[in-house]
Amino acid sequence: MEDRSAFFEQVYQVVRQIPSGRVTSYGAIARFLGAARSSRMVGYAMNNSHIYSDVPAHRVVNRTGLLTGKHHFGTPDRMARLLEAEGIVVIGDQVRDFDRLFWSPEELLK
DNA sequence: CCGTTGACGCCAT
DNA sequence: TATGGCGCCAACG
Repeated sequence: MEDRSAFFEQVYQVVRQIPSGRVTSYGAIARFLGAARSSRMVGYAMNNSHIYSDVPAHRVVNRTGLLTGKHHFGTPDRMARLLEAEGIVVIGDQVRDFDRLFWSPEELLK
């Protein structure tokens, strides 16, 4: 893979490991990859994630548990429905019990 | 070539 | 506690 897209590939690699029913944040992924100040790039990577069928982009939300990427799933409520299908409760674009459902990429090191 | 624009997050106020 | 400003950096027109 090209060096240019290496970062994106690493992002997809992490996202693929997020367990069903759990969520993580753009910033957590950025920090895990050693690019703590490039959380926006993680979001940008997600924008291209549609080319892969095995990257659960809906499990990535912002650091407060808000579904900031909901407008990139075709219909406005698609992201929330995908999450609810995994047992996650979404109220007003906000993941309930976000702290409890949060999955840290650090888990990959275990 | 350069200004704008984000699926974000930290910090100052 | 709530809001706004700004750094980040690739993509777009």
